[in-house]
Amino acid sequence: MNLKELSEHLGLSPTTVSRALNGYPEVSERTRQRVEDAARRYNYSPNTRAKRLATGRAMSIGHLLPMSKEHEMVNPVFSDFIAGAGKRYAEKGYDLLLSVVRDENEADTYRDLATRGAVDGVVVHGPKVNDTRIPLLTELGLPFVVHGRSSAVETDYNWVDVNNRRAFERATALLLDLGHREIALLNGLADMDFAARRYAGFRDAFLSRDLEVDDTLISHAEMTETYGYQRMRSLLALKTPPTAVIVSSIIPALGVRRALVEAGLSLGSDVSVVIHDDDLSYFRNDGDVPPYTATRSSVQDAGRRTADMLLEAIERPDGGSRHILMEAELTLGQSTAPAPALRQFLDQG
Amino acid sequence: MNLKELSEHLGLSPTTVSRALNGYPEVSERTRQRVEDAARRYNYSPNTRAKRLATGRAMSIGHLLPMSKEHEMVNPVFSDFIAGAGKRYAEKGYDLLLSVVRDENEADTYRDLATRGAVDGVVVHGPKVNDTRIPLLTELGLPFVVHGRSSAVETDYNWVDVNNRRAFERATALLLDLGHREIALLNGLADMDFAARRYAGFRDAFLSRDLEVDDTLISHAEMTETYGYQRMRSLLALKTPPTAVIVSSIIPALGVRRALVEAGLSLGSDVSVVIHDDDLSYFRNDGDVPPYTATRSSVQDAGRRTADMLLEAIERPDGGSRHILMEAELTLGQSTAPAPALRQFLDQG
DNA sequence: ATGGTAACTCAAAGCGCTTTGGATGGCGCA
DNA sequence: TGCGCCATCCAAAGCGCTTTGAGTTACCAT
Repeated sequence: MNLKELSEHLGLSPTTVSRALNGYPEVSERTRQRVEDAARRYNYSPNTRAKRLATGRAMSIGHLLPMSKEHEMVNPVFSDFIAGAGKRYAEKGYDLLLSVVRDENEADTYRDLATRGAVDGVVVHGPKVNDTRIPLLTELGLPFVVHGRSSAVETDYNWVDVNNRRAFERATALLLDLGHREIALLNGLADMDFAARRYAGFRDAFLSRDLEVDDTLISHAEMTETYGYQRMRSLLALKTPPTAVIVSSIIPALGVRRALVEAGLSLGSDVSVVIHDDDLSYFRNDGDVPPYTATRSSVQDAGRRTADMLLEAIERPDGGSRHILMEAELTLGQSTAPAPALRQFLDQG
Repeated sequence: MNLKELSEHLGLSPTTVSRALNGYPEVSERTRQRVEDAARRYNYSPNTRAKRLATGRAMSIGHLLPMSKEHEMVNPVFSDFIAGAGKRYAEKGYDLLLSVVRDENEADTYRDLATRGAVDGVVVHGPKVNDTRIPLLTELGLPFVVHGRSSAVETDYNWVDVNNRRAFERATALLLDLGHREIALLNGLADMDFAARRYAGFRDAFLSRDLEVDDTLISHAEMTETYGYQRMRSLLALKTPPTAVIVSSIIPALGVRRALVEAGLSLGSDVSVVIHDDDLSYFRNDGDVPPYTATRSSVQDAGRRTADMLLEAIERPDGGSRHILMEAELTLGQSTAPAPALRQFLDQG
């Protein structure tokens, strides 16, 4: 059933039927009702392809899912983010176009999406410290929102980010307050913007207390379980192993726990662990007392907000740049305890 | 730059340019070269919307990401599957349309995609034992491939599945061979088809040795870390706790490990654990000796095959139903050991 | 010179919708 | 009665492509 056939059934012109269905005022309420009833009865809905050609809008948002070549890995955060954003798109009648793409082809894919007119806007995931996608998209004139920021990019652009610096400064400060001095940081890949900001927060916490940062305790890698495991093992093999560890995601933190257990150590009492928790749906870090002390920020929520921002930017392009900085909450769990030195002092108390 | 403009630049008609670009034989090789060069130079690529309207094909594949209402949870397997499938779509020039949808709206969304002509085919994720989407899609005439199967559906349809029954029968047999008799099964939700098949395999291993299955050791739930943790805790609280556990996914298995460690027990020597491992990219269960003994089958690979099958079904609709049954490999890791009774016997050697 | 064929190229219709720019009819009002 | 003004509705153009059906050359054989 297409528009023409429907209009013939109704004895109306396609024009009127189209207008009735799209809520234009030039059609009487009676006719509109009649049209809507018929549309429902004949199970009519306008052909997407034709509609989009006619209106010149793609009614689609693009997300690129970059696959790192080495690990064929997709960011575990991605699906929850998409879930949050996708709900919004559906509500507003937009489709979500997902492109799986090798890291190195990403720029071409953006170009292609733009010249093909396949999407009205895109979301940029996982920005680097100096991300070339931002100038590219600006040049292409394709509306976009970055999930995160890119510190080295000078121009203004839309973004939704977590205050990673502050979150990690607070986490580090907590550990310092608990008497820890040898604190390891298991960070994400060094060229990722979030990793740089987290490192900055970590460092600032030390510096603001006139303490020195031990860079040998800092590592950068893709956030797999194996990374956490192997890194924790080598940390434990040091002459003076750290008494506390900050981990950039719950996934390597699981590897950290595995290494600790294997070494006969226990989380919290032997080694304190603070994680950043994206509140992934299948890894809720909750319970009476959550297993991990964590800086927490829902990535599903970030997805929702990013989607809202992008749709708004598309519908009102003249609105200037938009920004949302979300604060992570620091929640105490079972994985942190005073450092040995402090505990001794307290016991003497 | 559109086709008309490009053809004017070249002094050719739109027809010829279109034919040259689409590889039709009616155009001379010299002209084709000239056209292709110009297209590249002017960065032209045909408008997707117009092309799709003209050809009557959506050149898109739909995936519905169903969100369970209770947990707002997305299946962690989803993103790896999509990554595998999406690569294939990109290679063949298809777009991937992702719809995030509440469980209860799924049927409507399929209807909508079909009548709008938004996709050429869809992939059905997470089939239930008796899945209503299969008759629905058949009725709608929308090509589809099911990732998994639906035991109670009588009609034939395309599917790509893992031999869950056999995998779990083998896993159970291994544990029985190791002398375990009290074996718990942490399965997925009971109405999921894969869960039913896994249970069947589990049971068959017992029955074929004339052993009885203890149904109180079997549980069904969404596969979160918390589920594994809580369930393992209550299993340990039984008068005779199981000496071995089979877990349907690596994620609840992490919770199982947490509960064991908390109880002062160790994986393998105290309680044996076998998992099903989807080979998720950020949870590679590998290393010299993988942490878990597992039935392993790559979900990224399943995604690739599903995509290939669907594209083929779309391009050759008369090819009959297609099926792929993948076998999981059973790989030994550190998490299994002889049951206490057997160990005693062996020690007496 | 004529006819036939192969090799190119093109004009125009059509995909299914939206939207512009009228046309029509009914009504109130002077 | 006639005018103007809404309220309704419609015909036709247009979105940017593909594809049908035909036309134009160039070339060879007769």
